[in-house]
Amino acid sequence: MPKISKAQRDSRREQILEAALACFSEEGFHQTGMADIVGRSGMSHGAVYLYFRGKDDIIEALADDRHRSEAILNSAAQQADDPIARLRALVRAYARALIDPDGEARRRVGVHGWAEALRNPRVRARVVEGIDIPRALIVGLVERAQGAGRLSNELSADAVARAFVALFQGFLLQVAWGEAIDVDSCVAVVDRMLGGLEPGEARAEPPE
Amino acid sequence: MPKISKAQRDSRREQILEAALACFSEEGFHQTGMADIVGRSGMSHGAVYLYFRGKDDIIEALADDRHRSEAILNSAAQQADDPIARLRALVRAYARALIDPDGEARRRVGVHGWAEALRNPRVRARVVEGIDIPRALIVGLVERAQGAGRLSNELSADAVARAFVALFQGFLLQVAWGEAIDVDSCVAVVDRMLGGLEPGEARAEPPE
Amino acid sequence: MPKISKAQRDSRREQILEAALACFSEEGFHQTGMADIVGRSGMSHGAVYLYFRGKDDIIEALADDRHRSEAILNSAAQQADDPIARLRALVRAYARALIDPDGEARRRVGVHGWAEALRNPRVRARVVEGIDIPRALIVGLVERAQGAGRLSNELSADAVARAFVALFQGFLLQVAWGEAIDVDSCVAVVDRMLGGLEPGEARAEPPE
Amino acid sequence: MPKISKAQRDSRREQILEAALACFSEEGFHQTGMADIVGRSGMSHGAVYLYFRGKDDIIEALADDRHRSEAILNSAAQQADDPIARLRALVRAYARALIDPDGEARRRVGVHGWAEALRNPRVRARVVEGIDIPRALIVGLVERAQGAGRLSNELSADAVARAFVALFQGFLLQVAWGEAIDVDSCVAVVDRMLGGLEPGEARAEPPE
DNA sequence: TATGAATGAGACTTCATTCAT
DNA sequence: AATGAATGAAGTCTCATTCAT
Repeated sequence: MPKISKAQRDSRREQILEAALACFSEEGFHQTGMADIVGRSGMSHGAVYLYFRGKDDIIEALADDRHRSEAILNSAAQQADDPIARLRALVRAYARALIDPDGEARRRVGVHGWAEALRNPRVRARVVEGIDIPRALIVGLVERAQGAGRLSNELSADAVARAFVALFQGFLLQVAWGEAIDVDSCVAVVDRMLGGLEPGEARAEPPE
Repeated sequence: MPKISKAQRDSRREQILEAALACFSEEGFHQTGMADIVGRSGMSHGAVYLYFRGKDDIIEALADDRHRSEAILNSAAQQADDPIARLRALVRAYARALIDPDGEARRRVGVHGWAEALRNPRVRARVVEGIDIPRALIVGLVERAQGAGRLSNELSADAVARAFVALFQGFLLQVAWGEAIDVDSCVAVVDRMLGGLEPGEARAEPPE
Repeated sequence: MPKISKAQRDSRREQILEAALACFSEEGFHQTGMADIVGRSGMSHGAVYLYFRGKDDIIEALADDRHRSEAILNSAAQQADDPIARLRALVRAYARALIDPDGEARRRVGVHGWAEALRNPRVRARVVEGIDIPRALIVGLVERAQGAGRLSNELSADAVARAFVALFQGFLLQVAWGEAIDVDSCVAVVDRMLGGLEPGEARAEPPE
Repeated sequence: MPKISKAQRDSRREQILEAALACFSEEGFHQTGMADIVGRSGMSHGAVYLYFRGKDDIIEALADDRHRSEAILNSAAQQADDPIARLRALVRAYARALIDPDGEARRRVGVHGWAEALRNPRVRARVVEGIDIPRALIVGLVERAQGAGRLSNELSADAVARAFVALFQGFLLQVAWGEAIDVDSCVAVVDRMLGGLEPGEARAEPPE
């Protein structure tokens, strides 16, 4: 029954999503009107509703960042089997994504998505899914590293993964705000932090 | 000439802000209506406008989180002059704030504020100010620690501070989402990460 | 029972009316808020309601321009019994009032009153009363002049009076708008026009 | 691309303007609510905003009375080249317009427009333009008549034009108020007044 | 499929008036 | 007599969505 091919349909959807991404990036989800998206997409009001159920549907589609997560993760995939090296590669992949000028709109929309995830369960599901991918990966790497005696067994693999995710999130936020960040210096810091997780006496004692 | 005292006035303002905090926490700034705030505050529609210029004014007032920043920082103040110990104390203070059940609404509104800061310059100024306070403090501590040979001189103090801020932000985000986080484990991880910043050979070499 | 003297009371009323006149002159009746009047009068909201029933009451008080009408008429009063001379004096009196800088606010409020008279019967009654005074006077003068053979008997005294009133009103409107009017030249024209009403062959035949 | 033709669009606009004219005529600009206009136009609330930017836009559209001015002027156009005859024809055309029952709402809105012109520059521009058309025409006729020795050279053409405009305005005001005016008698008076402007000794001396 | 005019609930804000003090 | 904080109805305008064409 479809009168246009799936390829055409996908192309139209993409056209709308691109327009929406630009709008949401500038004004957020709720300050962007459908009229803005319609105008920027070059389509008509009615047409948009042929490809999306409504505004919320578009928001959800853009909140789903698994593609980006996977792209970053893939760019960090390497033959090396060493879990620590994989972690370092992951840090570098995220750092590269952070400074990619083409990703600015996505980064900004990502932050809007974090807020939206607080109130919209469907958005939340998608956002969390996008984050669970790297987190699960990191948990696996950490556990392997611990098994190999390369990371302290005293640490919770989940907490380590969350700490790295937190670093990625916090840096992304700061970059999204346009703050002047020297990403290379930050990578160096994170590298050192990772080094601190290796087995052995903690060099400085935490306050009892 | 005022018919009510400053204390009464402040109390009314606080009453409105509390209502707004609860509403914004649940629905975000732009999905919360003035009617919601009015209803929850128990005041009349017009009365709110005696205390705030409009909805934006309320948003800005709540985006200004310097009080909270300062409260956390104060709770970490201690006689000890040791910069590393101060940093560890700071981490613990933020961790405590993170699990304070009374702070949930503020944390959630904080995340909404991050998104709003992307498009609203006035909100942005307030949000950034609230973050610059701890960041500047950390930069100072790091520089002192570096001067005392307690932290590697090869690291950028700004990058270290940003990394800690990123950790705080990322953990706050995850906690705001209600994720199951064992904060103590995370503190242990951060402690180790901090240890990794101490002088000496980085234990593991970063990939070429 | 009044706790303040009538003089004090009148002085307060006048204070309010002056403030209202200035406000109404600038923004019209309906774009002026009570807050504007209260602010300009230096009194409190509540106080204004001790002296006036409400905003409409103030509007009505200011729409009543009999005082001004009478002042102008008095300034044109003269012993001379000649009705034509009295008419000419009247024209001059209005012309003087037109260029009085102190009368600007009243002139502007007068125009607002014309519009308000279209919908507010109480305002209308007051505005019309203020105009009926000079009109009745002119009708009387015209009738006396006609009786004395000084003005054409073929003309309706009422129509002549209305024509003069129309001239005053139209010139007032143009002056209120701040148009560049040479009032002396206009007086000269009106003088000539008055001359045209004298008995005798109409110099030019109207188209049949 | 427009889904409705220009004619349809104009018809909708006209529909709104007609409703607004009726409302404004009864209650003035600022006492008429958009709901009144919407209700009377038979359209929906939102639809009105497809045709006008807002209430002010509607007010401005109705304040622009050049059409009416031109219609009156055209109805006074005649082959006769005689400037005095043209002036008399103009007077009659305005008189006819004054008693046209279909023009009542426009006359009333016209008076509201005079008041609004005092505070709203855009309205003012439109109102003044509508008046400048006949005034410029009259100035031209007067100058031609003076050149032909048909009107006294001692008179300012501008003042004469302003006097006639004032007469039209004042009579319009009185008619708008619903006063009992015998327009024919008034035309007779204005004819005589015009006669008084002809060259020759002013019949009566103005007071020294 | 595609269009864009139309809908109408609901958004934020103002303001004349009141009344406890 | 005087104050000014409080009220809440009413104001103008927006916007996600629909549906006749």
